[in-house]
Amino acid sequence: MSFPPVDEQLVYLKKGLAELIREEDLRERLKQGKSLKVKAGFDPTAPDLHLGHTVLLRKMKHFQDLGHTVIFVIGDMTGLIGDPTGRNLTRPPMTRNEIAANAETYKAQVFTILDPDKTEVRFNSEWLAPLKFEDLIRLASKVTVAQMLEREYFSNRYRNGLPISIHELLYPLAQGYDSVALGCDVEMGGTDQTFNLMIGRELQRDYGQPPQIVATVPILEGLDGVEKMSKSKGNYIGIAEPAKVMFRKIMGISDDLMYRYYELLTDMPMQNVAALRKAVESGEKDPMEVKMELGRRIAADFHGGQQADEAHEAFDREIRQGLEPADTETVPVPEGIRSDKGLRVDKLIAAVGLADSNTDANRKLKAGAVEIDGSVQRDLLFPAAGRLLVVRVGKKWKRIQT
RNA sequence: GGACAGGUGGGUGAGUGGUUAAAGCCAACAGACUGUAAAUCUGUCCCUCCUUGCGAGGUACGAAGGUUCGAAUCCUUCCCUGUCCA
Repeated sequence: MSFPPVDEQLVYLKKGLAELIREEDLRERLKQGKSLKVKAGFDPTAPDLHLGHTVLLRKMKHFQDLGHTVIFVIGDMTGLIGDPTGRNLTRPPMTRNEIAANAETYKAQVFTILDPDKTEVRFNSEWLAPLKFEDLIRLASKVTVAQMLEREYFSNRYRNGLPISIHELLYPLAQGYDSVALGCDVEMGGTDQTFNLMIGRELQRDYGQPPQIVATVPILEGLDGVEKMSKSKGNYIGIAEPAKVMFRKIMGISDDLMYRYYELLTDMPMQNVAALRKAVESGEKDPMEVKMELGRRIAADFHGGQQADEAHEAFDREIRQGLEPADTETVPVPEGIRSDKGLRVDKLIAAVGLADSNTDANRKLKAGAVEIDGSVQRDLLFPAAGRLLVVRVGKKWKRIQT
């Protein structure tokens, strides 16, 4: 297999990287003209990949484009620990069944971006599970407590009197050992992973291997524009979500954030992104149009152009014009809602999923958030009409067959 | 093992016997505004029931008991966390 010239490869790979440790090492490694082993690890904690992961996956894809091999490590063993990154609290350990189920979902989703032929999927239990206690002691002897406490998340927690369990300290070691076991040339991750990735370098040196190159990508801000995108914070767009949902979520981000998304989630060159921003600021372009284009691009990445266009149309219709979605679900009236006086609206919307509970439904009714057939419903009772009712509560719609 | 501090609603964090279903802030939800948003403003933000009312009842402040007319607030035991000592 032949590779493009080293300098060309470097330029391509460096685009959009947050940090590269060290560039010279990578150059050397590329000069050898072999297919590099590029690893990234994923915790099997979230059943869905989201756009935050795709920043990294895109970059891994770039290595593949150049002919290198990507090793996608599913941390089924480290998943038992839970990466302490970004957490103030110890994460509850997952069960093996949960991990297995999540890992399958990962495998199914990751190939929407990565090239399956150039990807190895490995589970780190493969080499971590056989380790004996003796091996663990040896491994743990390589790193000192002071080194561990250099890590911001540990030191913060330590300083603030928050608990740190011993097994959490094992996480970086285990991840680093993955690199040893696989003999990685490059390990990738988000910038928040830098510490863990550096431990891999240390360990490889200790085990007589050339230390891996560490390449980090920026952390993607979530939909709120402040915190990092994460499943647990709910500020994410999952790559398995319908085009329509993706589009709508993109439209919900702030104008400011959309340039960042253009930068990290599309292939648009940076100077074009900058030009776009300028055009909006000068009033030349409509920010909404620019944002819709972003939504269309992202939806198209995962669902194709046609679905992206449909998502665009649905947005126009449902949000801009406030019309009923084309795919509103039709449900029959549930039990116990009907009386001779009519339908109990509060119980109805709760039973049908438009409100969290009867109490919540009651509040929404009083707040004037309930609309039936286009007019605000404030009365508790609605005359049973023996026909189809179109009910809206906030942004949720249901058709109810009475 | 000992001493001390602490465990409050999705998150933070007040509250140390009585208008406390529990302040404030954040998130969330609804409404207004708007170019999608953001921002801003208003309201809501445990559950059930109905006669939908500034309604009635039931749960709730780590767990279980106890004291009291009355406890998140006091006592006991237990569980958990941190700090220091050993």
